[in-house]
Amino acid sequence: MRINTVFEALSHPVRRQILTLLKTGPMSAGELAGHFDLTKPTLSVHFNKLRDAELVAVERRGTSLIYHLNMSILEEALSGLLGKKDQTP
Amino acid sequence: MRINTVFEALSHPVRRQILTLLKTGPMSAGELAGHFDLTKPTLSVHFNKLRDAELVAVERRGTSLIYHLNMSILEEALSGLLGKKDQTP
DNA sequence: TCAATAGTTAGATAATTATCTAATTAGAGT
DNA sequence: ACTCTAATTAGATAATTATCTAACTATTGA
Repeated sequence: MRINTVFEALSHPVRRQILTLLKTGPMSAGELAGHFDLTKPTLSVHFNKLRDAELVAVERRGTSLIYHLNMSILEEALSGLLGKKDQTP
Repeated sequence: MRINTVFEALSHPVRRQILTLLKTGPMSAGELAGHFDLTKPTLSVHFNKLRDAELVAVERRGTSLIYHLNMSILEEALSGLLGKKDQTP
């Protein structure tokens, strides 16, 4: 887990809202994009950053890409910061 | 609590390490700066962002400024993201 | 195989963030 | 008042990040 990548991913409001949306269940890229006033390519970049951080996982179903939330990375990163372990990057 | 400001503050490795250093106890600006290969003005900017986010509090002692960690904001922000409440900015 | 749909990748530009040097403010001691 | 030390603010520049349009890839179904 690259702690730096995780917190960098969490720093953008759109990306945090994507995670919030995914808390209700998996969702396709297009469906997620529909919640924002941004173009699909822009959202695609955000998806990539979340995927790099392993905060989400992707699965293809037909022509759609379904994004799943990966809660555990979130918890790992946060407990790392709160806990005793040194988190120097 | 401005959730956006908090996560923005947490996004930079230097700022996260400042928080980690403060976990061992309060520390002056100069003492903190000694841990990094950056100029004092640069560190000062980082301190400001942490203070804006209320992740640290400052207290003056003589000519020194002593920084204290404010753990509770950290926990608030993180539980906000993990929990049920909508965190739309 | 052609067309339609879903999504991504490439490349350019605008906006934001990090960093430095130089100058300034604030307090303590002489 | 003067000087020293600690730290900040201002202003400029470099580096990074976000966003868009245009073009491309992949899958499905007629």
